[in-house]
Amino acid sequence: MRSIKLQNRPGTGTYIKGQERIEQILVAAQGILIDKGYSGLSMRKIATAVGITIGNLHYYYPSKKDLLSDLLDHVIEGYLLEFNTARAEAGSSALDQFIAIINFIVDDLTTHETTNFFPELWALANHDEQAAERMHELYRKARLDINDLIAQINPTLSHQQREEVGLFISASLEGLTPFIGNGKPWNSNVANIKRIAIKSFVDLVTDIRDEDIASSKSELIAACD
Amino acid sequence: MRSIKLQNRPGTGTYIKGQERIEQILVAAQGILIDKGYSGLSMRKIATAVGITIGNLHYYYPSKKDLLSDLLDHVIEGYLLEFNTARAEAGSSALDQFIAIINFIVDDLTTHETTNFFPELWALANHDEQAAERMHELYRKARLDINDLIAQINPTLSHQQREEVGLFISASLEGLTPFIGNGKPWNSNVANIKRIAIKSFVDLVTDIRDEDIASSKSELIAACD
DNA sequence: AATAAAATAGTTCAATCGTCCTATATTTGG
DNA sequence: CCAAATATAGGACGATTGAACTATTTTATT
Repeated sequence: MRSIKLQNRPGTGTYIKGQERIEQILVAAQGILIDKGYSGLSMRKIATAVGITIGNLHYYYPSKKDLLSDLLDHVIEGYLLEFNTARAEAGSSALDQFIAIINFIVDDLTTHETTNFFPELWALANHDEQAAERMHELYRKARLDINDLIAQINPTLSHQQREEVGLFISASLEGLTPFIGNGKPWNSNVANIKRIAIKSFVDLVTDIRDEDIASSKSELIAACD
Repeated sequence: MRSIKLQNRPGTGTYIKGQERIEQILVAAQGILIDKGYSGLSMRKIATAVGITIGNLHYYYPSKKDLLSDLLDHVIEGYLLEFNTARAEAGSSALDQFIAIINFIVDDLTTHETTNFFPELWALANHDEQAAERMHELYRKARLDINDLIAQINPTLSHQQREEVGLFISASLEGLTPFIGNGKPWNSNVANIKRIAIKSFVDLVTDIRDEDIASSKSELIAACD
């Protein structure tokens, strides 16, 4: 059972009933956000989904902004928990763990929840500074493991280069969501595309050298702009 | 000047004034969608931005759904036009053209408009079937060039494998948007990440063989799940 | 059991939403 | 230039929104 860290109105959620109600509210809100999008997420719909009145919902979350803040924390915390579990269950060698993480991410983004939640988060991050911070904090934490494994697989990379490679891999995987995600046109090709991703990223991390990114060659490639 | 293909109320847009007005409406709607997101896009805001009344806006677009449909067509058509222009200006060899396309896409997604529009489109596609169709139609057309170049660079790939590699590359590039896009934390690293992308994708297309994706090896990798 | 805190219900408010209708002004083609 | 088509303005409709307020019920603690 996950502990709930609250940012809502002080005093609420102290009774057991209140804690459960907050959990219900956040779960319901997540469901509506996933199914209807942020434009379809209203306080009334959340209250109705939970089976409480608007007055009661407003007692826990005085404003929609407060609710969204807690909702993002709630969902993101869940993903980080999942991610750490998957990391613990990975193989022994760094390469095996690296492949295991790719497998986990791809499998996860084909889930109905992930396929629908993250595009909402990306869009939200463009118009809500708080959402943007939460999103980038999530990905920063998720990249920690990836960057660590990259360092083990290829120790020649500098800190910055490793971070940039890690970001590229993480972002590339996320980009698959609108295409191979749940209900998407390429969902049936997910097994093949996963193999392509693994081969591509393993080769990248294994083979890449400083010269591939460093400024020495950069002028050559920059000429292509 | 781009010709406007209308799906709005029949009879409207026949006068010059009407055509210009429709263009104004779509431009204004795109701007609001980019700045405020779909939840902040309303008929009144569009009318106000254009400087007309709601009644007049409703004369051109009887429903918000109609307007969104035309808006998506308008924006997507613009991107396809840009894409074809960039393709025409590319180098001679298949590899040069391939790199040029990657350069173009990365440069484009760091634009304020693209960084903000596409996440909205991805989210919209999860809740609006029509938006989903338009989105996938856009990407399908955008992948035509990529797939063609992949076939030239690596003729050993089967049709399906080529399509899957093309999708992987295209989706991976799109995934960079929320991270290296306009105003994003990694926007200053876009030059380095572009080099990583080019090296990664060039190596992938050049080196990948049937055995890397085919079912023979699939059982081995599938064991990692 | 009493009491203070927490939880819930129910209502109201102003603002905004998409949509619709009618009257007037403008533009274009014959 | 005139008539028909098109464009525009302005208002009104019901529905929904986030938010606020008060009264009542439930819970936990002493």
